[in-house]
Amino acid sequence: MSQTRAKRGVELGFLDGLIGFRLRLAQVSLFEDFERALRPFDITPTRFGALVLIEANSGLSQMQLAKAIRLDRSTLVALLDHLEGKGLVKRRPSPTDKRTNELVLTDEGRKLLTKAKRRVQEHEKRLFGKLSASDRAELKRMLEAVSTYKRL
Amino acid sequence: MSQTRAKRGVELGFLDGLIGFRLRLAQVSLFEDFERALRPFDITPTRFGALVLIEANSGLSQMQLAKAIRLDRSTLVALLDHLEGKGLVKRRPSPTDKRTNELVLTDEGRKLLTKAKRRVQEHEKRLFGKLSASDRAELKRMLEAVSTYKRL
DNA sequence: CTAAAAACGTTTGACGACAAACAAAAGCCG
DNA sequence: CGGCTTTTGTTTGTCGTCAAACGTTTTTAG
Repeated sequence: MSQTRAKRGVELGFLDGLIGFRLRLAQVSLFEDFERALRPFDITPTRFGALVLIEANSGLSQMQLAKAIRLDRSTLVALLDHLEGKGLVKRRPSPTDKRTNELVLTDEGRKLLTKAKRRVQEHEKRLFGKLSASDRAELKRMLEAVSTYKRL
Repeated sequence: MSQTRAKRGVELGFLDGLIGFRLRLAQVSLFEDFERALRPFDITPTRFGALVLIEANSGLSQMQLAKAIRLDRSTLVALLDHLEGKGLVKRRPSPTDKRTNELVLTDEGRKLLTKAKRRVQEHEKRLFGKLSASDRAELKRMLEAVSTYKRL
């Protein structure tokens, strides 16, 4: 019995019925593929999200960005330091509120993001291409429902 | 325009079409709720996964466990140190292969796991309860497809 | 049978994430 | 106004994770 484990594989037991477990496995695969696809750009999923959000909401504050990608604001500090260090993003002190920075993409940031988007598009196709268009829509809808569940 | 951002919310831009982004958000919510529900037991999703797998495959090795939950074997060392320190798991040197340990649950581990399972069941219901049974089956199926995608 | 290669568990180092504490600025309200 | 509270960005500490290097043991090849 025990010696056949290698052949038969490990039993999932209680985990087998849990969607949460499958969700985690899916995300591990997703991250793996994303990382490999975007390695030349030194872009992780989180960094990519930040860049896209800054592009789509030029001038937004760090808090607004943090909330939108569900990241702690303290985490964002190092992330922006990195992107700013690579010349992709700029922190511009807000003229109206001296506490906040306005985040904007540099020209170089925009240029890199354009290329990165193509890679991400391919990446999504690799991971979800097997699913039909309606399946993908369903999946997206359900994931949204999960992340907007009400606490009690 | 910019001053209405707080009201209208942040635009997702390119992120809006990405399933990967939704997947990440869903997992943030999932982890949040799981953590809150299992806090009294000091059990995280990963630890829970390890306990369940050891229960369902008593005597398996660290490598087998690491692969099954897709965790680096080095990560597992500290995790098992923790569980062993709390008296939930035991590392037993394999009699047939002196390189490996056989992982087994202690009586206390089994007892705690029984209680934890109930909490996790409730947690899953909270997160996925809104979805119909067939929706949940679909979701699970699709997530499996994603995590078993072939690297080209 | 023996030398080379691979597997296993561990240690160490790097990195990304959260949480708590802080100073500065803005908002609130008597 | 003028003081208290809240918000914002940052620093520091902790934790979970991966990757690389290492010693021990097993497996494989010649």
